[in-house]
Amino acid sequence: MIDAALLRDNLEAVRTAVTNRGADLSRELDELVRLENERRRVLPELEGLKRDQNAAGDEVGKAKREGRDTSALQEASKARAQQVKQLGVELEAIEQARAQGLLAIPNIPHSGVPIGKSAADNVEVRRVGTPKTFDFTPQAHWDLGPALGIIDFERGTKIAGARFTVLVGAGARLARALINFMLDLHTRQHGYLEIEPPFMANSASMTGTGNLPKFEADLFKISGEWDLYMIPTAEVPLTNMHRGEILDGRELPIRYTAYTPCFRSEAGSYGADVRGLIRQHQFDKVELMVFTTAQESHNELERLTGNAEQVLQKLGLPYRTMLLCTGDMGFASAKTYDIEVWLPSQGVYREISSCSNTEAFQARRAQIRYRPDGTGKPEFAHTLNGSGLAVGRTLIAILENYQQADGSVVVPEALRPFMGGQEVITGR
RNA sequence: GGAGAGAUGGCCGAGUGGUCGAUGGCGGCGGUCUUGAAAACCGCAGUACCAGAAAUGGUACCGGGGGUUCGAAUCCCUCUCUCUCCGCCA
Repeated sequence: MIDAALLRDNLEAVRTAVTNRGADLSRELDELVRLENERRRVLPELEGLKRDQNAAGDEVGKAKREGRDTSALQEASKARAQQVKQLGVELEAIEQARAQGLLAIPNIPHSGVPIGKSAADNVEVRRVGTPKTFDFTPQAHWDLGPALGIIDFERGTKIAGARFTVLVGAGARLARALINFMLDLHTRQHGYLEIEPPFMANSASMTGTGNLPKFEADLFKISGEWDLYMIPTAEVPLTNMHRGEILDGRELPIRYTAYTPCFRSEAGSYGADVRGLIRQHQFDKVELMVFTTAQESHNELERLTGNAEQVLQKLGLPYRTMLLCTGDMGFASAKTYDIEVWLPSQGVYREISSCSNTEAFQARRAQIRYRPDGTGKPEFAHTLNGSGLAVGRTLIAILENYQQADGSVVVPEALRPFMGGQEVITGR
């Protein structure tokens, strides 16, 4: 949620930001400004009435104690009580519309973010590792995996439906090894605290991160009398760890990491991008999450992105890091780096991590604050999140980058301790 | 799933219709005393919104929502959560 004061004091900045994102919300913004003015007309009037009402109530109390007759006083108050009630209803309607309107406005992009319309306008900030050249035609993971008997697409579909997959044998173990490898790296070397959160979250949590109300269609909702959704990312439970809390500024930054499965319905997506393990309804991810101060948050974004990149470096996978333009960023983000891993079968870099600084956007929605130095006025925290990394896509990248002419796959050295020393994955 | 008991400020815990935003204790901050510390004593301390340049003033908040009343932490309804016992289960 953006700061309502910004709407009042610098409407044009908000308009520009929204336009740069490629969204047309001018009507919504006009309506919000109107509601804001309405609110500030009605609120003082109502508060004045309540003040009189409180004074009158005290008067009655005093009169009663002195044994005087109070019926005249009470008659007058009765009429005003009606007025208060009516005006209260009016204000309630205004505030509700205002709150809803605010929730629909995306975050303001950071000044360092390039203005652009689509992924084509993203800026490459660095490229690490050299794509390996093969003396044979590298296969895609959707051919390699089934041939090795470690990915079973058909049975995933039988059990659950399209875009569900079964990992088998070394495939399942590889996923587990990757999870352990990533968690160990982030907890032991990068200073994150490991968390195992619920894999479902309620609507208050989903609203806090910005998944609700706007993106309900992307979520799996539990049916029946449950206010529960499957989490689309560990960002949801991790951010909501401190929802409604006032943190001690001296304890910042707080850094969490968690492995969770992620569930996304993504009703809208289709096409060549979704083949194989690339886009699934359920996938594993190790997430990185930071709570910090406004002063430090952009430094933390660089750090967090670097932590995610470390995974690829240690696995020896070539990648590039992209700074997303205004038109390609997520709703809640002020600045985002995407990390893209090299996939030789397609000859492209493919997103494997997204690292975002949402600044105070989520904190404002979720009421996450801190007192600098432990005392004084609470300020909104800044929250950051990033994948460190998406496990399924990392598994794909390993299969494709480490494949050999005979269809076997070499296990990256860093992963072997997590694979019981196994060096090569061969067919059964 | 069944029965019962609860939910009050950072924490503990009073308060059952009228100066209660809320007694008291602990913890926190500032001070007195002390060479320093402790103890003791004194004082200050919640959050949000509105008006204001500010000082300050106002309104709301005693788990959430609704109701009764001139007036609700206190009475009524409802929801959520916690605890105890039973049942069921990993």
